[in-house]
Amino acid sequence: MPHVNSHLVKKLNTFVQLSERELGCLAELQSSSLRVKRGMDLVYEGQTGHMAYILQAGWACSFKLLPDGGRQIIAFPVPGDCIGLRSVLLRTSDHSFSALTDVVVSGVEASRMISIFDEFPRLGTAILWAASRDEAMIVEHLVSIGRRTAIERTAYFFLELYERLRLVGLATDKEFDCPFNQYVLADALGLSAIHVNRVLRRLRELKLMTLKKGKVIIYDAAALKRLSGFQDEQITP
Amino acid sequence: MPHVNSHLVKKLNTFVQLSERELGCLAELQSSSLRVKRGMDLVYEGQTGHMAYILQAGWACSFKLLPDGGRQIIAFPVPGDCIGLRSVLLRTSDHSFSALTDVVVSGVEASRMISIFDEFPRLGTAILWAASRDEAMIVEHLVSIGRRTAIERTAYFFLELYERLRLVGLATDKEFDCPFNQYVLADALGLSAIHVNRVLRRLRELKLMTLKKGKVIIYDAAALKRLSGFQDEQITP
DNA sequence: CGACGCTTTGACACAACTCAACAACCGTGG
DNA sequence: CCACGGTTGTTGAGTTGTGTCAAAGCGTCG
Repeated sequence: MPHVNSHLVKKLNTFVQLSERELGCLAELQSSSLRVKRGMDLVYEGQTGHMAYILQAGWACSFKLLPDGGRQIIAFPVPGDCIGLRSVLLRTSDHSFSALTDVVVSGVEASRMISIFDEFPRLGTAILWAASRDEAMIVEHLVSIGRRTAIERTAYFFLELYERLRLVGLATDKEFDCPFNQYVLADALGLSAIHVNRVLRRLRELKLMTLKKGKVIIYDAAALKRLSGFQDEQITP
Repeated sequence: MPHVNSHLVKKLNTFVQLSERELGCLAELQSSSLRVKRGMDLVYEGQTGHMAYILQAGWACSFKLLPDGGRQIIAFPVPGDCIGLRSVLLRTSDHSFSALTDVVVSGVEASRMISIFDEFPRLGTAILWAASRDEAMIVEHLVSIGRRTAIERTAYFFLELYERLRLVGLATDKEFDCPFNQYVLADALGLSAIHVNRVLRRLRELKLMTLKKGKVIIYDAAALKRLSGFQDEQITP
């Protein structure tokens, strides 16, 4: 992959115009590449190895496990997103990351990550901006689970994913790949897998969207937005 | 208030030993003080005034409103916590802050906030560390709402508050102030106010804890932890 | 072909919500 | 001082959304 055009560069460039030197730094950060097989954990809760990763390709999720064996998925990073940034400062990871498909990541030493804030303050700010966006998405997820019904929350979830993927050019007009099974969706949406199935059937019957064989097709984005209370946000860089 | 001993200083000092100059900077940040009446909004969603606040005294909450009038409370900052830090970078606030009691805050210009990362990198890192902790709490809140029952989640909520307040010296052995009514708790826990009432009754009947007249009394912390799956975290600075 | 992972469906149980009413507790003003 | 309205807390009855259990259908892959 030509890393000067990586997803990460594309993302950060929307925040500040990056200089040659800053681009060089990003290229260096992404110089290593590590393959992770589907189902493997990149980071596990409580781990203290001081490493962050940049997702280059594939699908992953961050989650926490409960004592009773339950799982809550926090977020699904897309290519260009940072994984485990928070644990760089907390020193011990507070949640786990797992690869949902085969995945390619670039590892970044925690110390290197911190030194960037000294060496390339503008780049550091851009990274913080991206982290702030990620946090805002987690907050929105919290709102969904706390105050939206199963169908609203599901519709909202897919709309958000749709927007995110379009921004990095991974969704066409009405369609995108989404290799999540209903158990994964359930753990993300705070529902049971069986109820996810019922909700998806409902959305299909209403002719709003379908999820089939790892592909989402949006039939009626406007109606989905009405249903879920989704509003296009003004992303002001 | 002697700001060299502010809650903020106490908190950040647990992460790095602060120098004289850094303490001076924190004192400067907290030099202004603004009173906000109970029920007033400090920040509202969509606002673009580039200001962050440091909570000095009183209780507040951050929340998002839904189109249907519902509300989801994200977090309850305690004295020493930053308010609206994220909106400094996103430029437009993605959620609102409201004062639950009369409140005292110190305002910090966004530009000043950003300049700290240049001038006092260690202090900047400490602030990021605190922000990471806040984010970890939001994640835990998400897990609670997504995967814990009403009573587990309520127990967890009060245990976490208990720990946080003890860290800044605002809780005695078994007791602490908590001026939340059941509507506020409901919006935080993703429940209806009536159900909160029933859950609190249950916790009272089980002789685990009570909430009465703005005061929480913990009768059996161990049993609460067992019930909610709460585990004392190793906060490794 | 069988085994496995995933989806789909139905019947039933239960957690949490809604509505409605009432009780307790304020602070305020007559 | 008491009467008052407003806010908050409490309780019951009935409804609904979502979870649980069980079983069958489908594809894919070895």
